[in-house]
Amino acid sequence: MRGKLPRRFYERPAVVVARDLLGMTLVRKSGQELLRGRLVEVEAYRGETDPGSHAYRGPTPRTAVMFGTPGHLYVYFTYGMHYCVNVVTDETGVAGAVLLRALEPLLGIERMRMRRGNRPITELCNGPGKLCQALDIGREQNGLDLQGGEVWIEDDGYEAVEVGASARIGLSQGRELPLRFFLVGSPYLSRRKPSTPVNHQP
DNA sequence: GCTAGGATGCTCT
DNA sequence: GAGCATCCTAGCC
Repeated sequence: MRGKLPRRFYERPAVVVARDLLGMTLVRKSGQELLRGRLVEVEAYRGETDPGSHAYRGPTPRTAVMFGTPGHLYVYFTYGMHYCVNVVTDETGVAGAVLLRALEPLLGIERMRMRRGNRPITELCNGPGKLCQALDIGREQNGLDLQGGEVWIEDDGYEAVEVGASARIGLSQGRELPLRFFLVGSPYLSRRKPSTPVNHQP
């Protein structure tokens, strides 16, 4: 399954989609600008059954897209200054999502650096807020369809060698669940040493 | 290398 | 009014 991921890729439980997204390429097109980065760290959020999810207490105006059609972006604003981007998963009406936490920059690195303040390549996209800043993703991209031509995700044939799992980061609820997934050994992670590693898979 | 603290405004109670 | 799926800097090893 090469090329742009089809809608059915996202029509599965968030945990499954999260794992499968590792190693895929996120593409951002804005005018003449084309940016690419490999997904090296994600977190699954299981909606109404997950105390760590924004959707835990049912739909609100803010979380409406999470309950909508899979394969769209859920972008939210937090801490008064940062955006975070998720892809919507599960079937329509079920609020699964996968938070994109870190990328390995592949293309458009100088553009990312301009937005991120001339930092080393490992610090351009190593966190959910940084990734959004580097790729210029914000409010306007909330609800965007990943089947369109502005933001999408591709399978370029890269094989994830070793996937690690750990507790999610930054939560006060639902911390015990091992729903953060990452490429072991990648220098582009938001945390080099996961606080509580849970398992590994070849 | 590390930790502590502050920035800043939206969302829901 | 409280809390927040974060980031950066200063200060100190």
